[in-house]
Amino acid sequence: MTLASDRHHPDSARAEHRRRQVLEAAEQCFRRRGFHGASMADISKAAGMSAGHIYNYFDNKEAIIAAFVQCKVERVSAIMRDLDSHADPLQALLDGMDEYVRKAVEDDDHKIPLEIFAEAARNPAIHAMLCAADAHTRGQFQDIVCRARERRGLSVDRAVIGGRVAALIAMFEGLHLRVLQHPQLMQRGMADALRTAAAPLLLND
Amino acid sequence: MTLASDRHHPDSARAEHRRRQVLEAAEQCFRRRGFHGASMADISKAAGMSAGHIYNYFDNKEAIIAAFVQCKVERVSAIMRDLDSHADPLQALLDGMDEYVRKAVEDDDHKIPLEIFAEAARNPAIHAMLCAADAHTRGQFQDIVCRARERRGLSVDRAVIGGRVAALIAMFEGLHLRVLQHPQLMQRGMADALRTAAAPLLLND
Amino acid sequence: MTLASDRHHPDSARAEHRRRQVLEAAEQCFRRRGFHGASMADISKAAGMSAGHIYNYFDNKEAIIAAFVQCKVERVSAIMRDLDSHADPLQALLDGMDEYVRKAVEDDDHKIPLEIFAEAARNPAIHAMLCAADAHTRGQFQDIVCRARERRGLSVDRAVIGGRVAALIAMFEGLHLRVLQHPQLMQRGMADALRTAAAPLLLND
Amino acid sequence: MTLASDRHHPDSARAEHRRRQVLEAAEQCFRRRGFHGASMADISKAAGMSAGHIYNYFDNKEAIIAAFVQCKVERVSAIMRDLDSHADPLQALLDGMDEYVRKAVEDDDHKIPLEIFAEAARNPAIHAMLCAADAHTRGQFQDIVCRARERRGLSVDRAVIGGRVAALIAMFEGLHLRVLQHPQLMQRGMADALRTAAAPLLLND
DNA sequence: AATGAATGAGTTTTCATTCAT
DNA sequence: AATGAATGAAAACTCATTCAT
Repeated sequence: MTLASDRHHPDSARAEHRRRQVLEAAEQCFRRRGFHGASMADISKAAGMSAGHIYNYFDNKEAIIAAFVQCKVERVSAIMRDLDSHADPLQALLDGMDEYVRKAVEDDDHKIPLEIFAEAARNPAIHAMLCAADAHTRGQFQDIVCRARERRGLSVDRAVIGGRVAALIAMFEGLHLRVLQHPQLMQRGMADALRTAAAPLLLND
Repeated sequence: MTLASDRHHPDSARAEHRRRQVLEAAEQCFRRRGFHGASMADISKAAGMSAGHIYNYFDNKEAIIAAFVQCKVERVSAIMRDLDSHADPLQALLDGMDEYVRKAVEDDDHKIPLEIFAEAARNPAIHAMLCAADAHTRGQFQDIVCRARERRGLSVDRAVIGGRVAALIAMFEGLHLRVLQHPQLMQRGMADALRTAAAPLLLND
Repeated sequence: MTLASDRHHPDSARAEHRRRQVLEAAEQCFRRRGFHGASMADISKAAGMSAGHIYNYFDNKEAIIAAFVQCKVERVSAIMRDLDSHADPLQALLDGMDEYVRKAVEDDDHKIPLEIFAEAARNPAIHAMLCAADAHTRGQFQDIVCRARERRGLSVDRAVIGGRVAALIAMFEGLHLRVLQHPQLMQRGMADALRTAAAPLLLND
Repeated sequence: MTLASDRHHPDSARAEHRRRQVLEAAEQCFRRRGFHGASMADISKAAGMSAGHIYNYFDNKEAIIAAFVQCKVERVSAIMRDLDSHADPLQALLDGMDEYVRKAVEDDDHKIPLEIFAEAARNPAIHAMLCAADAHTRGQFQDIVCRARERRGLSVDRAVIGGRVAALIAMFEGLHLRVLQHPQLMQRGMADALRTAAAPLLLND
């Protein structure tokens, strides 16, 4: 809501639907051409709506990018909530490694995060969003890990666990870069290795 | 006439210097605005030469980006050669973790890799360069690890080591993304965690 | 709303009018400066619309040139249809010589064909258009001449008539070059001479 | 000489040789790309001399074009002198028709005249040169025809003969346009037709 | 005599954005 | 709510011309 242009449209359901339409169209274009390569004309065509009309829902192209990024970063929290729902999150994480790698490899979506990271590197607004989302996700992750370790009688020094969580996230996010640069990457070997690296981070005392 | 001796290096000496000038100017601009945000006018101003003149050294902007990326990816190989020069590369890697994290955090350069990755996601020429460089680096890294493990009497199954090397690189490259999103990242905790994760990848049988 | 009835011709009516506007503006500029000397800025100024907007109607400058040339070559067919409407086309042609010369001399348009010919010499797309139009016109002309000769009981060997038609066209087209280089050209003497040359081509057996 | 830049170079033989070098290089480039399409860089490369140096021999590109055109138009006079050397120029002209057509068809040079005509249509300096040359050539031609007709006892009214000469030139020059637009033009049929048209112009009373 | 580095004005083209309807 | 015509500022790139050497 705070990101919405409410110039002419209050939060009617119709307006919200239109905004989603634009963001979905934008996603296609961004995937194909990147944030800078996608033109408003491209997006409007994909959204089935005139270019001018988009400006009734978003102040400008930057606002579309911001809303799009916001949308994307919010999804990561869902992964954390899902992880939290397991009886033994640490084991679930290790067991889910194959599945995680498979998804990363098959997914064409790995380009979108790269685009977002690059944009964040020069656009302060996007950078702030990313940092806030990251802080939140990291907090969730750390809480999950701490609670699970407590249940196992392991130490829960916040500084130590904070570092380990950061390393785990680096590994997971780095996987996007691997898929990009290493197309023949073997899923099985990679998943095994990630488990080998993750296990001590989660389970060592 | 005073330059008579240099007259015989018409392409190599002065031109090469000019090309470097352009690439250094480009680096500043790319860091500030990204590949697409940086205009030829920006670059020419930073390079202290007219925009038109740059075209005497590079066919087009794309060629500047390509030369720039090439330059950057070549540096990674140097790191591998450095690593190879140690008596015990595995230990050196683990010991050097603090230094590596410190550099990554202090360096403003982490933006450049992000830009390169995003570009590679859309630009096939850049993608090819990145993949080639990655294959080479990975090969070097794997060779170093295998030889060091042999000396220690550890197993050297190529598939296993290949996966572990990939995981290590993911972790290292993921660090760029951490620094971006997690500005208060604590170097000490991160370095410890990376060591914790890397050690079994390098030393487990 | 007031234009509700026109709403249904979004491409055809207004757009077609705009295209014509551009082509007419282009004609002025082309006459003054030639295809290459006329800039898009010139054309846009003459057309009373921004340069950028022209690209909503034409893909690029080349497309403007192509459309312009197409427009010009189509007019020649009209001359043939007119000739065909006469009871005795051969006599009409000979009688019309004075009028033809007068038009060529008075017209400022003789520059346009020259520009087109020069362009066709380098631009394969334009060359193809010109050749196609020429083949068509020649065919029309030859048919007219053959039918008229048959009615007069003259021979109609296609090879012979084909050559004569080509020679007639050379003479007519060459007149553009005469007007250019020979400003004091006397219409009367020229028309008489053309008749003297054309008569045997049309009427000899 | 009047067209030469004598900024630094008097009429030394060396300078004249350099000028010719440039003009020959220019011819290649003009044939390939036209006057506007040929860049000074192209010409300098073809001439085997630096771009800057050309400016020691010609004031600017326009001067090169002017000198080049001058060179070309002067050659036409040579054809007239050749024609004049025949015992019976009128017959020689009719007999030479096949050869003339063959040359026009085979020659790649027909593009150069088109370029010159188009240039003359918008460049007053070139236009003046062309007109002057044309007046001269026409005068020569007319004199030749008149003398030959006198020898045959035919009338020599200047107005009549002037028109006929103009028509003949139109036909000959129009042939360049035919070759351009009518690639399958049959040499034999065309030559016969040209003779049929030319004969009465030369020989009728 | 000769080079080629260097410039700056000019070219075509793209695109976010606005606005009358 | 919706269109798409229209703009103007910028982009990448070219090229004739100059000038120090």
